[in-house]
Amino acid sequence: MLLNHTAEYAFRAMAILAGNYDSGERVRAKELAELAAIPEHYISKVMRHLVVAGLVEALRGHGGGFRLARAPECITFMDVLDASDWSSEDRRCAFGFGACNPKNPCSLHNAWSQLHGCVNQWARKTTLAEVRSLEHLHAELASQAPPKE
Amino acid sequence: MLLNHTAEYAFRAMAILAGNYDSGERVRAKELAELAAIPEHYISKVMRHLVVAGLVEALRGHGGGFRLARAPECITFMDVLDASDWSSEDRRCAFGFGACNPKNPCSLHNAWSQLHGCVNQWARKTTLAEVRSLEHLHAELASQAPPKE
DNA sequence: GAAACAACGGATACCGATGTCTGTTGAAGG
DNA sequence: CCTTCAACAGACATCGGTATCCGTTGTTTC
Repeated sequence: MLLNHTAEYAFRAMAILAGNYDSGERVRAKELAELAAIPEHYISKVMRHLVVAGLVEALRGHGGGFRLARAPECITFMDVLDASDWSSEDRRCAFGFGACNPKNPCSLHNAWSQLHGCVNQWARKTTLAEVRSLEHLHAELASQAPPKE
Repeated sequence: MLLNHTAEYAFRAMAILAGNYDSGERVRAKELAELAAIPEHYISKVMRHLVVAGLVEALRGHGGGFRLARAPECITFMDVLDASDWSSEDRRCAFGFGACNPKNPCSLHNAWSQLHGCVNQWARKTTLAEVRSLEHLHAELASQAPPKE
C-alpha cells in the first residue's frame, strides 16, 4: 500500500492550512472539514496525528482551531506522511521475504526499490510552500485575462 | 490510493512467471501461490484479471497452469496495473473537485500531478525483463564467490 | 463561575477489499 | 468413455481502514 485515504486527507488539510498561514488565523475543525472535503466526524482523527507530530498547533475553546506550527517552506510532504502513521516501506520486501536485501535481493527488489525511491524523493523535496504558491497562481490567473489555451 | 494489495500480488505472480518464461513450462496455481506468497484460494481471482487482459495464458486440466502470453520484455508494470482494475487516477483531483484541471487547478494539483507522473513513468518504463535479469543476477551471485561487502 | 465554544479521546458501526469455500467446466490420459 | 487434473466462477466470511457518535477536557467570554 503506497498511499491511503487518511494520508490524502492529511495532505488536503495541510494544503488548506498552508494557504491560510499568512493570515495567522486559526481554522476550526468544522470549516477545515468542509474546505478540505473531509468527513466532518473523521477530521479530528486526522488532525490529531498532525498535532502530535508537531506539524500543526491546536487551540481549544473560543477562537480556537488549527494552524501550521511552522512555515510551509519547512514542512515537506514526507513530514505529513510520517505523521500519518505511514511507514515508507522502503525496506520491506515486495514478496514479504525476510531475507531480502540489496545483497540477496528477491526478483522484484530492484523494480520495487526504484518505485519507492521515486515516491520518497518526491515526498522529501516537495514542501507545502509549493501548494501555497499555486494558490497564489490560481488567484492571479483568475484576476488576469487568461492566456489562450 | 496509489497501489493496493491485489496489485502487489499481481506483480509477484508475474515476476515468478517471468522467471519461468524461458523454460516454456506452465505453473500451476497452487505452486504459484506458494512461490509468490499469495493466499492459495485468492490467487484465482488475481490470475483471472491477468488472463482476461491477455498478459497470461491459462490452460485447464492435466498439465495445465499459467504462462506468460508474451515475452517479459513486452510486458510493462503498467500493463499489470491496468489488468488489475487499477485506474491511474491521473486525472482525479486530489480534493475530489470536479472542476480541477491544469487551467483551473486546486492547490494540490501540481504536487499531486508530479507524484502520479513519477509513478506512471516508472510503471511504463519498467518491464518484466528487469525482473528476470535480476533473478539471473541472483543466481550468478550465489554461484560465484561473493565480492567483499 | 457559568455558559458557550471547540479540540480531545475512546467506543462503536460500517463498508469495501481481502480471503475462503464449494461446485462447475474444460482438458488430457488411459 | 471414464477418471483425474486444474482453472473457472460465484457465494459467503472476515478483517482493517474508514466513518460516526458522544461524552470529556480545556479555553475564552461575559
